[in-house]
Amino acid sequence: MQMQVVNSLKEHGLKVTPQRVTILSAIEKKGHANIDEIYKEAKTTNPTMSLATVYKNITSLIETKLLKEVAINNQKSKYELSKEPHSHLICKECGSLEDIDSNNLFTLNNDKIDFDIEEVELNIYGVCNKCKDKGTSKN
Amino acid sequence: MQMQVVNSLKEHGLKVTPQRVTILSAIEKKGHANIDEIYKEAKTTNPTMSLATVYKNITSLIETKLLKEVAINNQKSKYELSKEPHSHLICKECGSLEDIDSNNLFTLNNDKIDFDIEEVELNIYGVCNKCKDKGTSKN
DNA sequence: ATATAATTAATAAAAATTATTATTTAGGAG
DNA sequence: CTCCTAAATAATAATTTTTATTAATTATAT
Repeated sequence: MQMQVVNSLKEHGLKVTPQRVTILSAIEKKGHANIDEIYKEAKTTNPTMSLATVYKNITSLIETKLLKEVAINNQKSKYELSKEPHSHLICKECGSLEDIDSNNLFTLNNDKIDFDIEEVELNIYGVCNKCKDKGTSKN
Repeated sequence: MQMQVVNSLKEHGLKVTPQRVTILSAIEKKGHANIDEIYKEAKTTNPTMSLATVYKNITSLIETKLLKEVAINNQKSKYELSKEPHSHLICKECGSLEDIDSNNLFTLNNDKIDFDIEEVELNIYGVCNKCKDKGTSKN
């Protein structure tokens, strides 16, 4: 079994169920996925998995900070494993989402802000290279 | 009638219906609002307005760039009038969303990115002052 | 090995969104 | 100003998405 994932669950005080391991493995495999994609992927490993179980676990995995939601304009939210802070490139054509290192990408001047900052999220929307190439070749 | 809003609709090639004027005025008044808030606010002006009309118009107003969606973690999307680029402060406690000028807030180094950028969205999550004060005074 | 609280599958219920359709209306042509 | 037409609307049905319920199962601490 995915020892990485198992330990992660234990560390966060969650019971290690096959469903949770499957869900986390599915997300890890895909990088980012919405509920339906997670459910579909998880079913290949665990065919009896219920969609309600996916919903419930996504919620508790987010509460325990094991997962992060990525809300996206014009799409259903995607979910990713918690990892180093990073930014997102989101394609408006195909909906793909790609991580990009935040270092050297932007600098925040938060001195003046009177607000308890917990998270900073930078999302860049545009057209990915695949879709750009398709466009120019008139596909 | 809101001449501002009427002209805006005309400029974007949309028919000027009372429903659209009402919806845009509602959003303008609230600053940011989700579907239900828009519907509720709009009904005070136009009690026969249908929820389906709100949905349909939000879609076409976004397509014509008159509105912008703001997808938010753990909340339904909010909508705002298109305006100068800016960032958002989002309170995890009360869900409030506040605009903040992007100038002097962050600088983006997009030289290295191989991606057709159309929009850059910076969302800051945390605790707003109201909620912070409540917290310290143990309410 | 056992007890127990948590988790799960199955399903129902609720909430959110989209589609359908008959009627009304905005805006252009005459 | 009146008429025409395509677009928009209200009402509602249908669909999709999410949450709640419940009986059975299971992970883990003892």
